[in-house]
Amino acid sequence: MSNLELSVLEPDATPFCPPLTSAELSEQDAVTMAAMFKALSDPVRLRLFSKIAAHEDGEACVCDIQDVGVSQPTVSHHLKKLREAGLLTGERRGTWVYYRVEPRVVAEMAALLDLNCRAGT
Amino acid sequence: MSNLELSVLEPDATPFCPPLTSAELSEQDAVTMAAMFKALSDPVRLRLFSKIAAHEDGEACVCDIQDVGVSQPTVSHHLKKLREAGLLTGERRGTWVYYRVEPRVVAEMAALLDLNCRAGT
DNA sequence: CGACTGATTCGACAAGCGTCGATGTACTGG
DNA sequence: CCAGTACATCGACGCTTGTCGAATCAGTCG
Repeated sequence: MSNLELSVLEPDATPFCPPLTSAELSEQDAVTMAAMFKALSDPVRLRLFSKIAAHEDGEACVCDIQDVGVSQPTVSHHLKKLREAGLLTGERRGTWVYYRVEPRVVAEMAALLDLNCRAGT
Repeated sequence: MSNLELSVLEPDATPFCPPLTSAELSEQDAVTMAAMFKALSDPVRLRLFSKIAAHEDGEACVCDIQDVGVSQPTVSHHLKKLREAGLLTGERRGTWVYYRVEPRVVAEMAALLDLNCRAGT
């Protein structure tokens, strides 16, 4: 699989409590974050993403999730988009390719949307 | 202002702990949620949204935030998109129009992305 | 090797989207 | 009533994106 995806974060960047209510995004951050949201901005992609996240063991092969009403090349196209946005990782095992969600990037998006930031208290 | 926006939620729908890791989205839910993500999928819109959320008192008039590198009509266009997605509300007060974020809808998106759902153990 | 299945890539096309300048609407103040 | 400011709408343009069928790549099993 491609090894030139969007490396949104350092491997072990600490999740930050994000700006939305505290400070406005920089132009660069806006570009980065917008790309992530864009990945989930299509119903078919969102369903694929959901199917993978909800699948047992947190992973699914393409054949498990390709029943979303579009052709198989289109499914592949959308999975590629999700991969490029950093939301999914794919791994080939024998005949099948298994996808799983990248929790760090998803957490990043969730954190940005956490309007009342402070979780405890 | 328009009173025919996307009514994404019942007025007092209880925020639910969402599917992503528990169950896959229905086709209809996917369409609804994708529309919200789409609203934030453009860097300019994300910056506008950020500027409003970060502004004092949680509201801002267009003149406060329109310095994002695009023309004034384009700013207006993006604000409309955000309104139609339910993420912003706009209110005219005299000469100016003030926008504020709609916390419920944003919380909905954040909840969907909360992979480990269970917040307090 | 050769046939078969799973998955990605390619090329093409229509629809959607972001952008602009020009124009229109809402409100204020002289 | 008229000039000026704030914001929205309109119409047009080019680029992006979702979709497909066809072709290609990867891996398995006779």
